[in-house]
Amino acid sequence: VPELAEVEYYRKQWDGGLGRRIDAVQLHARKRIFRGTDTRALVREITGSRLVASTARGKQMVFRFSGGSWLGIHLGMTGALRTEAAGFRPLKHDHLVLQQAKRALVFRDPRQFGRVRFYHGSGTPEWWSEAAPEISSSAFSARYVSDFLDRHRRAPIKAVLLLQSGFPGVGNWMADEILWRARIAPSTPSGDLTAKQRTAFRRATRFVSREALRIIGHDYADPPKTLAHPRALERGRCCPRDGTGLARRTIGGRTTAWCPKCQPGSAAR
DNA sequence: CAACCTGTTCGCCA
DNA sequence: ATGGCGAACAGGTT
Repeated sequence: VPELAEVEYYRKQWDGGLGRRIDAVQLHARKRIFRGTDTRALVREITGSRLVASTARGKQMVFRFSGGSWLGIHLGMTGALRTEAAGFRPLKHDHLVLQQAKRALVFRDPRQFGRVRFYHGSGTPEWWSEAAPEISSSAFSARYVSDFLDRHRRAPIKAVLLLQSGFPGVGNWMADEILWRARIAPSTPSGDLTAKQRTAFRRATRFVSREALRIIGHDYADPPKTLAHPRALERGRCCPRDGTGLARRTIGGRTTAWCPKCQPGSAAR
């Protein structure tokens, strides 16, 4: 489910627990979701602490607790956060539950491609501080973007757009939407983009991120009308601009849809 | 029943 | 050392 805007949507699902004490932590330490994480410390430190703040950056979320605890959550492919009534009994895929007096904060992830991290101490955990510059920030400059494209010059632009080290929060449909707006064929080697295309590319990236956050981040149930692809991507759809049937192929390891007419170029291979 | 899936991460190779 | 690619991960949905 998770891309930039959905992540922000899910982060807010725990807002009801802000400022409130965690009475108990329920988790299955052996689950893949906790790989590399000290779950004993997690349980020990978070139990009895208060949830004080949360932030989303790209596809990463962090929940901070009194006493210097940081809980990092990545939703992977099928992760979701929600709130249940107090005393909630976890179901099969509810891997982490924070019990409060008036509610339970639940993390569910059937496929377990997501991840739970934990840090306790002064300062900031490196998995949070080392994140790439956000697309909405001033650090996401024309120079920064262009340098990133050149560093991956041989890889198709679609694959590069999915690299979280450069475009935090961009997922499969956002990537297709961005390339459609910028009129760039997804198979184009990143280093081949002209100066004009780079400008259009960066502009579209910022626009799609902002629109997705503005609309989906606000109410996930209401798909963004200013964005074309979420609906066009469905099988059998046409380009909203010129009606051409969309092409589909796996690029960068993922299903990719594009308009062969307004995104011309090295679409052949 | 078989194919497909909104995402990382690892191993292999250039 | 860095970059690029394909497989693997695990279960639900179509």
